[in-house]
Amino acid sequence: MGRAPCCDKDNVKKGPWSPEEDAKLKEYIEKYGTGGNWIALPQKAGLRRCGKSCRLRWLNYLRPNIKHGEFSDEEDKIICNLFASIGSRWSIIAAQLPGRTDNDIKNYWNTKLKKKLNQYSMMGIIPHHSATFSSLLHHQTSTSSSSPPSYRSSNNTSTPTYYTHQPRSFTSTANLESHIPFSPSLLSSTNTTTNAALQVGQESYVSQPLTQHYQAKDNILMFGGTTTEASCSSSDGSYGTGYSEVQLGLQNYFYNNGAEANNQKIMVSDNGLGLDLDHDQAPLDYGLEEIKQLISSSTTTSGGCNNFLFDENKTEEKVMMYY
DNA sequence: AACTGCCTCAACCGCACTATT
DNA sequence: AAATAGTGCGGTTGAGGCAGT
Repeated sequence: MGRAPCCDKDNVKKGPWSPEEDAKLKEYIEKYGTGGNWIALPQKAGLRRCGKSCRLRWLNYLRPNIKHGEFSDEEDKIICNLFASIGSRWSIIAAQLPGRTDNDIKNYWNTKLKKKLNQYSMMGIIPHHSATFSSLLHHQTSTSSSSPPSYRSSNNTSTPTYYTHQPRSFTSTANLESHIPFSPSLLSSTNTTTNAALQVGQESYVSQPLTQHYQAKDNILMFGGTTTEASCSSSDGSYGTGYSEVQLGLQNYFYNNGAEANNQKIMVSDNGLGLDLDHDQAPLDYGLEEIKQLISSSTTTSGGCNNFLFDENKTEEKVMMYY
């Protein structure tokens, strides 16, 4: 026996909301609030709607300060950046874009932004075969609810222990991405209040233990010094024109076998491991072989992934690991 | 004008998770 | 500890609008 439905399906109206319904809902919530109970709200407000439907309508359309219309370039960048790092976690992405809803961003990504990136790729601005591009465009979203995304798993026993590195101080504060504060605990725990909690600059995120890492998305582990550092920034902090434009959210992926981009060495081994070496802090110039060497000489952990620990003596900003 | 195909986006669905009893 | 209720999230759907023929 499954769980009881949240409302009497036969007695609720479905489909588009009428202006009258909108007005009723808005008036009621402005007057009484939600009362912390969406299920009971429609009846009290005199609406023949499911509570979930009311909630959705309020959050996505009626609540104050909702921003509709065109997304700015800046918003594009933030979305791409976050998508590359955490995947389709729209509510978290929405939390970084005031006035935008997760639904909005999801639709925007699926209908426009993805195509935009495709175009860039056609124009050769993004190497089509790059791991980054692939991850952005073909990020497999979990459709099977029977196997929930692993970032929700609160007791991931396969999560190995990692060492960490010296904290990094940012030399550029101009770019927002440098300061997007992902909290490891939030992203890896079962906490469902991430929207409310993930606010830029919120004090509670600073100074997390350096040993922390978080599972940003099914098959990616992300590391950072403090949580504000465990961001998805470009380590050179530059984007906006030319090549850097296409870096958008790509910075945390490593490709090109040592090819140079924006004065920054981006390197990757052939098994997908990579290092993002911050050129302004780490004058490292590793090639593929050296990376392999580094990997093989590092303390590694076991598990069903390409194991990797970075050299504690290095000052690289962060490391991502691909399963 | 009528038809067709494509696109957009509001809304729904089902599930995971938390809180409460 | 188990059952139930409520909430939030991400994926999917389909009605309506639009452009092209």
